[in-house]
Amino acid sequence: MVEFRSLEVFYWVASLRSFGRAAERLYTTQPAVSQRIAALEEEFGGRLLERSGRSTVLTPKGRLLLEHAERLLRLRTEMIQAVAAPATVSGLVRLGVAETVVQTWLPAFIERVSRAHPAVTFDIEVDVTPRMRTGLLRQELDLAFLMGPVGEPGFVDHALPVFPHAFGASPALGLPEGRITAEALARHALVTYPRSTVIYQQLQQAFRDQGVIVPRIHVSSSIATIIRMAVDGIGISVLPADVMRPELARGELRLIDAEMTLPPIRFTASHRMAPDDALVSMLAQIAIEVARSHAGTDKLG
Amino acid sequence: MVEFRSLEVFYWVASLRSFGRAAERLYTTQPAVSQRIAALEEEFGGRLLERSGRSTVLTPKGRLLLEHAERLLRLRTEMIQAVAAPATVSGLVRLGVAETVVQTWLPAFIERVSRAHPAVTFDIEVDVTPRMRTGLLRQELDLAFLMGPVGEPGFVDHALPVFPHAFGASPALGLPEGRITAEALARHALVTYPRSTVIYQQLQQAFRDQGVIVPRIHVSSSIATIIRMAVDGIGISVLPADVMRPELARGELRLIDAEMTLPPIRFTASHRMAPDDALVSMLAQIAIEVARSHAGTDKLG
DNA sequence: AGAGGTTACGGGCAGCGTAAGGATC
DNA sequence: GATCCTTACGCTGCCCGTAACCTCT
Repeated sequence: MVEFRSLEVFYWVASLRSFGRAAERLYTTQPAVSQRIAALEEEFGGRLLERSGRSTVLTPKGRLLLEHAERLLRLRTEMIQAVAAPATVSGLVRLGVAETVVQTWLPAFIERVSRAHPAVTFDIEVDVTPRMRTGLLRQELDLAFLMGPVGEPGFVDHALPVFPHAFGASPALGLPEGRITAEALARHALVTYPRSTVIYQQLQQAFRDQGVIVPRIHVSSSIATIIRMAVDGIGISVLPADVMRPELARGELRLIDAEMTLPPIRFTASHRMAPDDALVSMLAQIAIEVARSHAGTDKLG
Repeated sequence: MVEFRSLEVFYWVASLRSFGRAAERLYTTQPAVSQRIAALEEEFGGRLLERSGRSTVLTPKGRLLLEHAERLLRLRTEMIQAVAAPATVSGLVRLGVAETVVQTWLPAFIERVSRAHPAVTFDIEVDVTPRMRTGLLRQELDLAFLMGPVGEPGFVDHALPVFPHAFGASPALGLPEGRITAEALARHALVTYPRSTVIYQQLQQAFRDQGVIVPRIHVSSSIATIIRMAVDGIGISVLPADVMRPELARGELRLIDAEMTLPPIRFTASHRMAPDDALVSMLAQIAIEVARSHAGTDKLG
């Protein structure tokens, strides 16, 4: 009698233009998808999708149905969000996270979600932005906190509060108080994120812009390692101040008032636009709130 | 995962304030209804209905859900109407019909529905208006073509074209040509609908209003019998002209140009307001069209 | 005690997954 | 011949109906 499940299957087949990919997305098999579409076509008395060899494309009737299906799925999601007790919200979310986020507000995020929605579980991958982007596109990730928008049709990017960059140096380096010029900075090695990141690029560019020879730059995908290297005096860390908090507090690092500034790091919470998934957009919303309150209250003292 | 069926069950329990009556309405059993409501309450993590002895009443969460459920069910109905091929529309409709309708446009209605929606079947009861009204209220009828609006909350009344009354007399009565006064009319017996109908009442009233003694009035619930009596010269039939067509055409009856006029008969197509039932409101729409075109084209020649 | 809802339990069937079978490039 | 979808088929699990039980008035 036309159930939600069928509309959901139809929606994904229409969106992904493929029975097989829809099956993957829905964690089911191609025959199951075939069967549901066949049943829908029986129900509505006509073809909804034209399967001509390679491409699967909507018929006029299919386009008409898609409009209705999207609306119904969206309203069901709204209904669940409106009526369901938070504790009953459940699901496994495959989450991709940049390490900066891991080191800042991710614990607060996980904690808040676990408290509000105990039935939600996570499969967390810490990774670099390009790989997360691919993961989202391939539907191996449901949600990612990554740098910059994904900017693909069919995806939603929620801007998160920016992280300003800071330079952290061990007191052992003996840098003078007060504003430090680019030249003075460049006498030391720098330690920062991997070469594949925009931050690395921006850092190089900033020195070039100042007409200063670019210093040695060590990189690591592990923030803990970057910080450790800075503490050990191997170089000056270029990171959001937030992630250096404990070391700053303990006096193992101090912030440098550098002349040069770098653009802040912009993260987004990104996920596929899916009218049938209440959970992911809800989590994105929570992430925005958590990150915002982190940015607001968790300033350095 | 919250399916339409559950929302439908919930809607009817909420509307009828009873698990048992909802079960009846949905052609299922009370335990089945109980189970679905229990599952919904599990799903949404809280009570939706308060069962306190006699009365079943919505909780705040239940009221919230009801709004969403009604909207979703309505949109599903719209979707089915928009997308479904007419031939796939199916169902059994328990239809109550006034005899006047049987004698006029019901065949055209049935014919048109059968042609457009071959999978729809009817259970037709020809009956008088008060009994049909009760039938609708008791949910023993899904749709009725009866006199005057039902006028109950939760019901929809679609006005149908009016039937003007006419007086039909056998030529054997020897009534003069031209306008006939009430007195002249009252010299003959009249034959019309049963005493329980408003028509009978209006007929009596009309004579009283003219200050004329009320003639003998024969009544019958069978229009065929009324006509037969008029043809046989037993009296003058008081009926919509439409139902006397064949006899008028054959010259067995002729229309009297009577001085007195009677209010026309007003029919409505009435049914329960149900957001989950596309079929009945669709049929009501067809009835309006058929009746209208009957009134428009099927005039006497 | 009776009306109305819940709990218990057995059976039927829808819908899934596996596996084999077309069709189209 | 490779890629996609369909068809065939056995099986599981959901949901329904029957029946017994509980709980209010």
